[in-house]
Amino acid sequence: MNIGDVSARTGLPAKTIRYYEDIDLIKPLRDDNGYRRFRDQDVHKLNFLGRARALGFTIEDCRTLLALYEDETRASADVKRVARDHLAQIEAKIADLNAMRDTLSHLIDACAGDDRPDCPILKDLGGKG
Amino acid sequence: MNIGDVSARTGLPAKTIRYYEDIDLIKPLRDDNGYRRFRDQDVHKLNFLGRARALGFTIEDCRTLLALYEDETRASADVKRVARDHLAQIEAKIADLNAMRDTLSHLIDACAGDDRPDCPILKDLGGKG
DNA sequence: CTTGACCTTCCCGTGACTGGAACCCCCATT
DNA sequence: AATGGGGGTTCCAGTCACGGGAAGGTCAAG
Repeated sequence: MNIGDVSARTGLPAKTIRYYEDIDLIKPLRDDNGYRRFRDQDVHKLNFLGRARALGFTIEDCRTLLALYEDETRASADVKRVARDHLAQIEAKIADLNAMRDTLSHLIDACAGDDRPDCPILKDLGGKG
Repeated sequence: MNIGDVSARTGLPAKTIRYYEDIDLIKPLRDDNGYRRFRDQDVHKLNFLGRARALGFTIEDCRTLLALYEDETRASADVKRVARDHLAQIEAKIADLNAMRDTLSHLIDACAGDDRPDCPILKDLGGKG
């Protein structure tokens, strides 16, 4: 399979697939003409990576998870730790964003949004002054 | 005031302040020795920027907001539109993160987290296979 | 006169790609 | 044989909002 087929199958852009090879996440073979030749295992890994990335894992997490995936003697505790750490990051980010949303939506509610210059949003950003 | 004092007052790293000058958000004066000299208005702008950035506005949004802030004839509708667009982005991001969190926490709950290799997290990432 | 805390500019690195240029390969049609 | 089009390849630059660190100028204190 060439990169275009793999891209269609995995939903990953060809650019991304090349990038993943570049950083040694996958190691497709090469045809004589220099084209990458992907085996089923490569496609499988790419699907794995796509799902992990969709869950927000960093590339380095993905590398770790992929190694665990391929290691038949892994301990599920190691996987769980990676996932829990990541979950904590996500929850922290959600908390930050919720705080922003609350502040912002209050300000927006307070703003008339008409053609007059008076604006509580700018007032707040300017330091109530 | 030199950059160190301004940094202490605004809570912004000196690097950030220099960067903001670089991209023309602020225009401090210069002393004969080449040191930046900050006026009260510069500090005020930096505080504005710090608060806007803390609410997650992009630098370009900040540029827009600052221009509106300085324009006495602005319409509050323009400010409100910027804020509402940004709020929408935040809410989209929150929705994404919530979905990730839900999926992840289910997987984590299902994972024994012991020394055995069997792991629903990897099973899911690998495509249930 | 030296120390040490400031300040300056400049360049590289971050994460995870994306866009684009310049070029090669292969098949089909004119 | 030439051409066209749709693959593929590499490499370089850009994204966003800075942060790290080098190399060097400036200034007040001891």
